[in-house]
Amino acid sequence: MPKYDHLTIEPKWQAFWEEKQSFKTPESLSGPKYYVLDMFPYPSGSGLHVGHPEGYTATDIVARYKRANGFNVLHPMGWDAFGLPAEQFAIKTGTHPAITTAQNVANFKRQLKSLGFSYDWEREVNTTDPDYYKWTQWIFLQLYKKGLAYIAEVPVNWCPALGTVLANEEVIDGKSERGDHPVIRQPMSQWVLAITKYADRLIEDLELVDWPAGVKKKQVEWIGRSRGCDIVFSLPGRDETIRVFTTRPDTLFGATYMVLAPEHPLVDLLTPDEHKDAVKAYRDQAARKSDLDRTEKAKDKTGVPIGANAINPATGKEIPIWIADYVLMSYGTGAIMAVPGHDTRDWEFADRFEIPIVEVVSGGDVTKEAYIGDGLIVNSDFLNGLNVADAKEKMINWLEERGTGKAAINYKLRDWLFSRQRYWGEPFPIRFDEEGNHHALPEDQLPLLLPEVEDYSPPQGDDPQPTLNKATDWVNFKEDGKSWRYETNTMPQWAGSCWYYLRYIDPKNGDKAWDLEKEKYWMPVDLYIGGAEHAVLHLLYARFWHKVLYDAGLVSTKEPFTKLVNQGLITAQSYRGKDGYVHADLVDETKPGTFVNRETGEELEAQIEKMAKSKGNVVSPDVIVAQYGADSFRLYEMFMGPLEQSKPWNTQSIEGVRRFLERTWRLVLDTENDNLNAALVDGWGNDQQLIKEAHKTIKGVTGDIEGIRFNTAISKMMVLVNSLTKAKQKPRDIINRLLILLNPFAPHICEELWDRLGHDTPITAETWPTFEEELTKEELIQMVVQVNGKKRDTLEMAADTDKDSALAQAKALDKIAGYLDGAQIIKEIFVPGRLINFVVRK
RNA sequence: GGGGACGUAGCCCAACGGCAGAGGCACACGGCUUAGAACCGUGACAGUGUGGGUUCGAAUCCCACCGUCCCCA
Repeated sequence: MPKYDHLTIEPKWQAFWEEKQSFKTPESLSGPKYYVLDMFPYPSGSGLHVGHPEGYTATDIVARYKRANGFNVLHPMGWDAFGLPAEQFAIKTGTHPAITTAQNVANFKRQLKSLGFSYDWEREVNTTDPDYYKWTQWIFLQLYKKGLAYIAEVPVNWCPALGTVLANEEVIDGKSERGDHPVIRQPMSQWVLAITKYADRLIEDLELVDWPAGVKKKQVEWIGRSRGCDIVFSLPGRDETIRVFTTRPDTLFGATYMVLAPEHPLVDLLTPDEHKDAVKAYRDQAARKSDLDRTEKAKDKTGVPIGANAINPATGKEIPIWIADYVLMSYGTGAIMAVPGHDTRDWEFADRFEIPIVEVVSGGDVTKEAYIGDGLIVNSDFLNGLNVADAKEKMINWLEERGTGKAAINYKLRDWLFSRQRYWGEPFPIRFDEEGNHHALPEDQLPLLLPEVEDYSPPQGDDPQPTLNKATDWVNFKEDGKSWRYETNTMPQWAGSCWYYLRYIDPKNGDKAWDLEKEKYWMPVDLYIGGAEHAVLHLLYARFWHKVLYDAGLVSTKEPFTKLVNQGLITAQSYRGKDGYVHADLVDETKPGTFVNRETGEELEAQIEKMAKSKGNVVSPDVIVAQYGADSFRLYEMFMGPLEQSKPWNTQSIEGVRRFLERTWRLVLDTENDNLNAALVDGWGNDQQLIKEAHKTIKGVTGDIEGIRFNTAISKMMVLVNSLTKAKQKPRDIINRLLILLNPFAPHICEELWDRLGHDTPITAETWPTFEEELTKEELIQMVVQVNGKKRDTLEMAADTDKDSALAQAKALDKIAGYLDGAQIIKEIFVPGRLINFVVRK
């Protein structure tokens, strides 16, 4: 094997690592530890694309680096395998989702293994495995017992034409994805988790973690905590009242109407007969819209008056009550006081329906648009002359004294709707008695297995029903002479991913979800890498469960993930013609920048986009690994640019890193005859410059890995390899160290060369090299000498030259002296090792 | 519609506020070669999207605009 042949080397070392269990997690629970985690994938039918391994390569580099630095490393992988695609495939073909899932997992695993990742596969988890979801059910019971899981009537996407409940992904613009039938929102009994009880802690504890500022911000905004006031509006001639939440109690005098959500329970009661038809028609119409259509997308506000009034507690006047779909039942109390002068949506509504608009904060022109800003309060009796902030306080006090309102905090975050009407999810460990009361399933009956069904689509009929209702033999059972019924909703896909990082710690424990001692050692996750698309939901849900477990004494840390990094998207050029996307394989570049469809000759528009099957721009790692090898692939993905940044894939550029590996290969081996390179010499050699460069490289690469700057780390190793290529003598002590540095990035070739160099133990067992600080510094440096910020000369001097001496030397330079002659020096700037700048005035 | 990230050479990207260049792709030339490939060597190419501001000094900090991508969906 004279030449670098990845097809031989890579499988050889993968088999070696597997046989030797090189990456088995140490059992020891003492000494420094490092837990480095990937967001585990959903094993789809189409396999990995080159975007997946970007994050996995990054974590693998860190894992291998930390092992070499003496850490006990936990670096696991698993499968988030419940989910819609397998179920939809099952509905179409009748194949059990477990079978599809097993096939997809096998394919993903093959692909991951082909890339040489150092996962401890003994710790693999699969959320669909009963041994795993047993504990997902168990954690649900912990929430249930603490009163954090409750049943509520919540609307589902109900498609009468299909007679089935649809997932959000199956609804597009209010129509079913299949068949394009109308979808309405119909209430159904469902489990809800009380995440809002943790809202404040989910905000506050973000201070404890090292996460991208953008992710923290998104979480805070998602939780949407706002301070304001609950106000009670009384109804003339009735005992009932309407409670609203507002962040602007200062504008109460300007509230000229009220709006209830169409679903609001008081609507039926308050609507007089002559308005009932109009109200019913409007409610039916609103049920067909998603929340998004009702709020964000709505251009024209709609609504109808219900024919009843409420009393504004500030003015004492009656104001009309409307229903309108821009008010959601799920936010606040499902009712608002409308202040058209100072709220944009209220203004648009009032403008359209000719409802009076009253200015109560000065500074704008409320006849033209709502004025949101600060200003002095007007037309508001005892608030007049105050600014907005003071008026808020005074109004809250006034309302509290009169018992018609109080300060309140509201969240945009809703409690977590935890039921799905699907087959392929965790069954709830809940049973109902004959009276319909729910009870926890005894823990010794876990796991509650998914029953077999004949087909996997939800039952069709006149009412929404979960799929498991079809499993009638399973649903109803007798125990101790009583009739029972299992819960037939299943849990959402988020459930399994809320705690998988804990199961990795103790994945085979049959008695407990995890051992507390092991948890204490390994937690928290030190580094968590995954896509930015999980910035809110997955991370928020997992943090919520973690806090519940923390309160129960089951985990030892408040937060699960100490440092979070989002890898950037790997994008690729896609091509679009008048009939849609054309697969990249069918496109020719006839001249630079001109792309044509090879078959039709049509000129195509090229753009760089996220990879997607539908866009025909997906690149599979299988092809790249076969052609260039896993090492080149890993190296290229890291060399493309900063990890967090999105970067365009360009297969041609892999050539560069491949050549780098081939040059590294030739440092060690003679490609003509398979002997070691004759230029190899023992020790460090006698080229002082080269020795210095080696020390600098060790320092630089180490710092770059610590800072997750893999692209510049690779560049530094390329520099060293280029120097070694030029050097007449190739010192083994330098090459050995180079290989250890390169090993986390390109482990197969390093293991092979290490072996060829005659080492008895594998490079994966080696210790990270150290460097001498003294040898990383240059003795002589080039100083730039500027006058008024313009470079006028350079000056070579010892690196440790002090300011006075350096300035004196600079002034003595002929060119500089010319500029200083007859001028007044206002300022002398000395940047050690960099430059000198004289600021002068003539 | 809202939010975020990013605009540096033909392309991907480097550059604690201090001489715009680490590395790579592509390109050109030279060496090696019967020739080509591979390999080795050499070198040409930008003043940092635009306009302001702060500073002795701005690719870097601030403001506005333009463009691209991503997220909310």
